[in-house]
Amino acid sequence: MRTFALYCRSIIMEYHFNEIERKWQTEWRKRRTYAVTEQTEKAKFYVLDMFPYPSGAGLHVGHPLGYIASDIYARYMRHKGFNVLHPMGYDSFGLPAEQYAIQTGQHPAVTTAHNIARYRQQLDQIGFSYDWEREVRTSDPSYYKWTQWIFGLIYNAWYNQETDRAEPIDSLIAKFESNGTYGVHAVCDEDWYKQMDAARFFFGPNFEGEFTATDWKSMNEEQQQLILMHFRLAYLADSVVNWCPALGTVLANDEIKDGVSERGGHPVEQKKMTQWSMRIRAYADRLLRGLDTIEWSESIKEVQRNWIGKSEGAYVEFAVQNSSHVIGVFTTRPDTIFGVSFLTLAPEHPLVLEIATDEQRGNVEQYMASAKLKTERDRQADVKNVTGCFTGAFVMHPFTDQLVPVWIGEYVLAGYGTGAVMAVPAGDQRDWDFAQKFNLPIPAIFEGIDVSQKAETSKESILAHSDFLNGLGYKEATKSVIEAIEAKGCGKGKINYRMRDAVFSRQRYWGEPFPIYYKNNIPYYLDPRQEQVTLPDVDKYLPTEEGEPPLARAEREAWNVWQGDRMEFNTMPGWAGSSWYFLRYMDPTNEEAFASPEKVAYWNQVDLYMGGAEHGTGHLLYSRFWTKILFDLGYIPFDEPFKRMINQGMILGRSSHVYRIAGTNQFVTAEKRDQYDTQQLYVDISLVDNDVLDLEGFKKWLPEYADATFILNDDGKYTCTFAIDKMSKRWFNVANPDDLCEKFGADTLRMYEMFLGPVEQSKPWDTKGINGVHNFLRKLTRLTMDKEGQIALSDESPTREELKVLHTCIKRVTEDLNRFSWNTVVSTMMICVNELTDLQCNKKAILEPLCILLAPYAPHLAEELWERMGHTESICDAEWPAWTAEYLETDAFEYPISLNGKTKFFLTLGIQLDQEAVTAAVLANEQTIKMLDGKSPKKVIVVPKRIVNVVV
RNA sequence: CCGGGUGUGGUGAAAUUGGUAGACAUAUCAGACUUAGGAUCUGACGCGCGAGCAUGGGGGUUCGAGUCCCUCCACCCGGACCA
Repeated sequence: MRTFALYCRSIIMEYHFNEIERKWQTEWRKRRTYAVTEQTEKAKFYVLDMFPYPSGAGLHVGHPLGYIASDIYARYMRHKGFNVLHPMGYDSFGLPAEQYAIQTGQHPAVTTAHNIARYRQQLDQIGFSYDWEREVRTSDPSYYKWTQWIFGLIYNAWYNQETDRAEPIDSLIAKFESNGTYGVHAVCDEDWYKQMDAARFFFGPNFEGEFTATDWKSMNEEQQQLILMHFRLAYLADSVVNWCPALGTVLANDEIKDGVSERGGHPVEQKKMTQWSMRIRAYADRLLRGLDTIEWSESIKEVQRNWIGKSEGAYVEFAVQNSSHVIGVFTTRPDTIFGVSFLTLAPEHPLVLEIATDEQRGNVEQYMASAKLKTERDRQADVKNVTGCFTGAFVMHPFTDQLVPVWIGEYVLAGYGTGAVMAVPAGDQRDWDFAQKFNLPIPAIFEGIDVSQKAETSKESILAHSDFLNGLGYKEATKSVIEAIEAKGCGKGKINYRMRDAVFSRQRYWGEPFPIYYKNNIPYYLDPRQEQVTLPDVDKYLPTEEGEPPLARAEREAWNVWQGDRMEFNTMPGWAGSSWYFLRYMDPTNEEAFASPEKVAYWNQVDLYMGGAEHGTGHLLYSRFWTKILFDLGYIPFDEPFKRMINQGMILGRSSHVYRIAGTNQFVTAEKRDQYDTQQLYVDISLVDNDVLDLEGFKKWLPEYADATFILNDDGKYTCTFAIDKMSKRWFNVANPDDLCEKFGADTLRMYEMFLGPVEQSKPWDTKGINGVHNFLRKLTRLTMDKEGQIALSDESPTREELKVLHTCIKRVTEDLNRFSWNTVVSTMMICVNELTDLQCNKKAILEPLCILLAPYAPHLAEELWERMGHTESICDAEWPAWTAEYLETDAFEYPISLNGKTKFFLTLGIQLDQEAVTAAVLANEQTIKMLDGKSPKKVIVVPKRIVNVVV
């Protein structure tokens, strides 16, 4: 009987997290606790997570780390009285669903819907405060209708450098109609006029991109459209693209890592194709300057700065001897122009074959062919191996009129600057290496600097042998040489950007179809507000035999819209839908606009954006770009999307190894593995506790281990070794949130993920400490209950000591949350509960505010206790408690007394004592006298309520 | 090679402006209560017998440095022939 009673009691006293969590998740949904509306009288706060791609693998414990942190912050801001927008959705177009479709024939929409359902279930059990009524999916036609519409805006816009913003294309057309190109300062393809098909125009060979209003008006529509295409911010152009044959698509620069595709690691080659691009270069400088206005980590800002790659210098032209050609180069060191001893062109430079002499042509062609054979990756790996070839041609130095030989070399990249460099061996190490290898002169151009061993690359030196630049430093020389170059008409000062325009079309099925059709090969935009092009069904998700994108397989009847000769068969890249999704959350069901202007004005910028740092040059750059366009065109009142961003670290897996003796089914413990010839095998982490293997579980795990035998260590245990890897099924080290929610509850999981350490840090997942957090929640529960498990709170007024404990906690939790220190909040609350337990405090006046502090972290338990305390409203709307400074005060402070900065003993003194009184009290103390040992103190430093330091 | 970051007990980590280094957990050990415990409670736990020494190494500024400055080392992430 007694045993049974005890058993019952322990059950009652248990913290029934499963029951509580299920109850409140249902209740919240029923009450629409997290639905949010625009309330203009209330201050808003927008907390956003990077929405996930719903992969088939589901969530592992690493994914929710950022979601939990942002959820805590969102709940905290709600308690503080803000109207908080905290939405979630899915970036549901993408490659994996398509590849699965290719393999199985399953429509990607089906796979995607299935995966989303699984994600939703996993997210729900963690208890997030998302307003699911605002969910978006990028693959939903009602969403991508507006992605298409924004594409249309960009397509129908140009960049006016006079106003430094994008404008509707109509304003450019108006300029052409009234004054032709006169007074037009647009960002457009450089030398666009050279690309024009002369046969279609009446322009002569000397056409340099200028025409009159009369010219414009005499053009037919086709000709006008062809010209406008060079000015549009979304444009169709023949460009050299990164083509991935294995994936059958082009890739953007940020989708390539080490010369292979980021997804799948397939080789990538350069190929000339007609593709849609976005003129992001027009925004290079604004994207750079905007970084100074937002609170992002320095590292991610730096990544963007490098990607944009602004460099200032000059564009200089060199005339080719006995030829009408000129070679333009970009240099950041025009001041070293008198040190030019040769020019180097990239092997792909268009003039190479034009200028090569007959004697050299054979060599040049051979060199070009060998360079072409190398992949981008080989070329990068082979940096130290200097190669090159003389073209036989010479150019004239603009100042000395000396003849300078023209070489080609792999170290010059076709895609940067003009694809040609003026080589100054004295001032650039690569040029120096090249000169050294091919016995080219290395003229000395710096005062007192020997350049026979290496180049002088610092900008500190004074110029010599440089005509009018002699005696000048880098800065003055650069200024003066640019003036001279401009006066001579052979160049100009120039700012160059490394960033390329972004290729915007993909030869894939599972993406947004373009709102574009073609007539006579001229593209025309279809406004999706009138007629939306949706994805047609296809029989297969592969490119056609002719290499056309999968959409070309769709029968004409399969398209809901068909106009002109044909539709656009490319689809948009993954970053299209994710570049503006944060705006759609503001007004997700609007059918008239991407979002109403009032709602956009109210919710405004994202105040806190949480997500991984791996999108630095992709999503985060593109969404800034689109935001600026929407701002320029007057659709939104801000030009940076994410005011503050925090990048959560990656959670790595801790995988465990066992050692099998070669050729047997016997396993040896880690301590003794050196004595045998062993093979290391991965073992499922659920079978390992604290590096000790569960032998029975191991035998049952896989059939091949059923009759395994073991050599144990001296304690009779089998010890495993471990390694830190990415979480993957391969290593059996995936920890998923479902199991943990089942075993410990969502509240414990939430708190534990925060307790692990600073969110921004990457760390291995380890469940060692999870019991500590779980016990904390149980301990807190116990404070509120009597032995029968009933809520038992006292209405007595709290003691001063209890108030001090509570208010210290309020202060620290509030301050820590304000500085996004999620991890220290957990220990602060633990300290508070430990102290209240020692005080045996069960007073409502103390526990009620504590409950609110807990609510952002452990919303289910907090809600349950709140209800048991007699509240009928959700704790989510409870006002955040304020701390009272008076309660934090004590009348005495235990001063550490130190001698020359080393703590020796402690002395408790009243806090009302001033510095002199403290000094007197300390010097009079017998321990001080003993410490001084007869020496007289030089001075005594007193920092009130901190420390006393006696200096001798 | 360049840029960003990190370096503190067996482990995860605290220490907001320079002011008692190691809070809070976890692991381990010892003990209590139990038929039992992944429960609860008590205690020990950086190194050293000690005076002392300790925040990657060395130097500096300061009454006082994990924190600021210089320099070197290690690791992680990112970029890399960008003219």
